[in-house]
Amino acid sequence: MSTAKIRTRYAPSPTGKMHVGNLRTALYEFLIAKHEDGDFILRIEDTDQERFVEGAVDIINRTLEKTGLAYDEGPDKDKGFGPYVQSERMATGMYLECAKELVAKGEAYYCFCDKERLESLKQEVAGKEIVVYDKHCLGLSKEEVEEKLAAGLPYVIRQNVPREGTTTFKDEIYGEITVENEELDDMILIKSDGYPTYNFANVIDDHKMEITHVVRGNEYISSTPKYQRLYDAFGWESPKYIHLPLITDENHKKLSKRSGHASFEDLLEQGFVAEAVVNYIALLGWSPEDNREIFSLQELIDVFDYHHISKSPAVFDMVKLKWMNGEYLKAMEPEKFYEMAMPYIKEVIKKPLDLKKILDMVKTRIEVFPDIAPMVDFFEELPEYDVAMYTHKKMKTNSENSLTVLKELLPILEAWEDYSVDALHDRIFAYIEEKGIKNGQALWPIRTAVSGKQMTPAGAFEIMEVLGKEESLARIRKGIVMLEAEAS
RNA sequence: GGCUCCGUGGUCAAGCGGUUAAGACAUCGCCCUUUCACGGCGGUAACACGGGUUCAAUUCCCGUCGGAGUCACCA
Repeated sequence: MSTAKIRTRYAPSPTGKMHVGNLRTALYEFLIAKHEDGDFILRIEDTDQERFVEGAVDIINRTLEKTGLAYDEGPDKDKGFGPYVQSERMATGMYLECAKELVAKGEAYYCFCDKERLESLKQEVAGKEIVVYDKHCLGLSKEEVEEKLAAGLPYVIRQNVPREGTTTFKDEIYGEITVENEELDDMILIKSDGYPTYNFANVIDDHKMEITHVVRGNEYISSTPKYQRLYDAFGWESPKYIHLPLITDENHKKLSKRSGHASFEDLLEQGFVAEAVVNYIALLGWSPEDNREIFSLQELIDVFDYHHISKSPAVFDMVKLKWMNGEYLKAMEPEKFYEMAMPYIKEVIKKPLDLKKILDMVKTRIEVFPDIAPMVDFFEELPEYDVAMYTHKKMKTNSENSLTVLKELLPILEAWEDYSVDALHDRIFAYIEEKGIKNGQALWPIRTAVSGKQMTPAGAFEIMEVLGKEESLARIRKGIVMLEAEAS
């Protein structure tokens, strides 16, 4: 038993985007399996035809691929446990067969109640509508059931939970959880359209696919006793349950697609890199033994121990994600960075400037790619700026001495041909020394004139090198004009 | 509302009966720097509350309060 290979599964329903909560579940399932050299399986739970969204399966596949969560078995990788899509499994009649087995055992029963009757069972508690089925059809005799079935009446099959006693299951994180059977509703196993509900298919498939560790969000904890009863009814050994603490928004509410919380692909669009997102969510609900925070996927596999998963919910913090993304950007190979950042810089810079040089300036200063544009737009065109920017207390500059410096430097720079950083540095520092002024008194006005910005991703020389002689001089002249206008 | 779970700084999160209660993000300050950033250094900031148990509770038990999840022919 202890030597049995771990098998986990990611079982999403293709109903739209994949938010970070779903992704984190997939990640942990992957890590739990891979840490012990087990198998990670993808199973598509498309039993709800109404909510099925075209293209959602593609999103799942793309996301798994971009994050590196490669599955060992899945719809296109049958290792003998297929099919891996529930609608295809349903076609084999297996779910109905299993349900009938339970009916025969008295653990389930046919129910013919219509919508109206169910509606009448509704009650409102604390502003919420809740329905508890009253076992009405459990009282039907075998003959009555046969009769209705023969008449072709629509039916569902419900689980039969006794009103007495308790049900207990053990979760690897939360420990033993016991509930009164009275609290358990007779949930529907087979829907009137013949499809199994998630609740049923899930148990059947996990068993048939020999899943050893069922990993899922903590919102399933309250229905797990019902699943446990199903395993018991079939006489199957239940898997280990690992319920994961919820990931919440800043208001401590569960993340959901419906309220439009960021999906993985949304985050990529916002300029995050996949590795950073994976790294960040790995740390939401789990922590390593040491204080390390930056992990590659392989490193996570190596150190991930699910016993360190925490019980309390975690707030998804965009600010920290951004910080982490920045760390990934700083550490990124230059070539890869150029490739990924290029589209963002091209949005604001159309002139034939040395974009790579500009990207180098920006690489260690941004957290997400969209930070680039506002930082470098001045290269494209000198922005309108206030002369007051020439006045800087700490640099000991004001419009008067700035004007002097710029006017003195202009002819020097006009005569200067080499606009490389080093050459510019040497020439201008020679001027500074000659005049006996502070570095900042010359450099501040130049940087201001040449960028028109309070803050820039690099110093005056770097900016001038990229801009080139002509444009640099034009900007300095413009500065002189502005300062002269100010003086008069 | 019933049931279930959770409760260490603003956030993530160590801790698992005896600690000056780590670390990270954020925030604040200082240093460095031609600005900003980066980097370095430092500061502010937490065991929800009340009872037990114990020589000793953040740690164990109970209760209170607070928060969340769930109560579909959705997953």
